[in-house]
Amino acid sequence: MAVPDASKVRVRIAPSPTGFAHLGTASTALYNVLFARQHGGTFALRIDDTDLERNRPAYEQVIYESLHWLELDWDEGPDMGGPFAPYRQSERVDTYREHSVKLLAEGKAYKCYCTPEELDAERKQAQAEKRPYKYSRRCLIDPPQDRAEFTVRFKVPGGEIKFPDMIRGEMTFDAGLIGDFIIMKSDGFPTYQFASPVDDATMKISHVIRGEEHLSNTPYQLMLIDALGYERPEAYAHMPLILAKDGAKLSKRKHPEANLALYRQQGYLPEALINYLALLGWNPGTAQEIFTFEELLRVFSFDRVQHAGARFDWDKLNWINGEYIRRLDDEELARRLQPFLPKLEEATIRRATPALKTRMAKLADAADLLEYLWTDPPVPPLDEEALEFIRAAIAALSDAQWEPPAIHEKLMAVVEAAGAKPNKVFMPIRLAVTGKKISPPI
RNA sequence: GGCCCGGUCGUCUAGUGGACUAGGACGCAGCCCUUUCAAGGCUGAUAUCGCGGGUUCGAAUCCCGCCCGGGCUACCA
Repeated sequence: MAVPDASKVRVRIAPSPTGFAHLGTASTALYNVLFARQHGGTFALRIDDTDLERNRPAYEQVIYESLHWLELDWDEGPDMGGPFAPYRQSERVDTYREHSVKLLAEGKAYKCYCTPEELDAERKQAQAEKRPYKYSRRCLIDPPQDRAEFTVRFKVPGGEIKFPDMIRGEMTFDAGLIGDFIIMKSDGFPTYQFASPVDDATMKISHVIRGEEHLSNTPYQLMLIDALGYERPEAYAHMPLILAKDGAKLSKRKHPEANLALYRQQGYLPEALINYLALLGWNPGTAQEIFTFEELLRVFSFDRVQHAGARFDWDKLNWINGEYIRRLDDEELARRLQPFLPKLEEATIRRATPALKTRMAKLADAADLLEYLWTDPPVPPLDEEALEFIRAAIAALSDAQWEPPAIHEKLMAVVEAAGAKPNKVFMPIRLAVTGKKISPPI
């Protein structure tokens, strides 16, 4: 898709601080950053906090932390300001009010005094009669005189709404099917459907890159932008959704893997998560699967983005993470391992690192692998033969020099004397020493 | 219910009418290497391309119908 004026590229993400930072937010942020950097544009972070009930300021902080951890940094945002500040919707309420007053004055919107119960009844009736529901326009036609509390509804002009989507091509919606919808709630706050396009327009957003769940919201927002006399964004891009293993949309309640903080806690490398996210829903058309951010910048394009939702897969993520861990040099890996091994000294970690390297899918695995260094492993069930080997090993090592080559030599002598396969001898020893079948070399 | 977006191995995907006996990756199985495991190397199994009709000499690829999944249709975002 051509970008007419590259220098004017402005994109944004607009997460809501209503819970932990969501995996989907990272994914959307990644595609926005990629697009912005490819075109020398600007990436803004906007906080959509118009839902008074569910917002928590602490969650805003969590979003910042997760995004910074992934190095998905923004150029403008609530924490750093910018030419279109403020970037928190709760601080832009005056702007929305002015815009709704304008629409009201021009007869493009009207006050609605219906109660939620009345609206509910209308909707249920339509459903019972099996006809598509649209608001009846009762308050436009015959507004009640005895009520004070109201919402503001947009008078949907209808007609055909077309817009370009960089992933799906030219989209067309019939606005005749859309009923008059609420743009200002009775608490004086805007709905998402209103705040979002007003912000996009006033912040001069050129390309709206977001999740597919917003595809059918686009005509609503475009009608509003038109009605307000603003210029429309040049294009949209609706990314395929990230699905849970069961095929449902990733939800904060049901799917722990939606929680970005989890990946950091478990020791996924941010660059590996980015890599995995890039591959979920997009592919370069070549066999390459491991990409640095710079490489992504070079090869990413929206025309190779998948149209169908993609299921999240731990196995693949673990593999990619392992690839990244193995590519780290020992020094760097040891440094990153430290927070995961609080019980061990730096020098010990450094010594263990090479053996750990090929055995970890994520950094938190290191603690399991080395647990025997600070807690005694449970006594494994061993048969008489195995115990015999262990006794022999103890005897052999009693006068050994405590260095790997010497130890190895002594143990091999035991193997030899027993006339058994190395595995027969080493496995019991491993179990006795580490309590695990998988461990660094003895 | 209406509108919209989708549907290729278990999963992520390649594929845009003939080179497809449908390719790769993860996962899985086996072998090799190895003091175990892991890593690495090699080999292998797994897809009637959602279903049914067309069009065509030829269809995963084009057309129609259906089915299934998801999204929107909220004073959530």
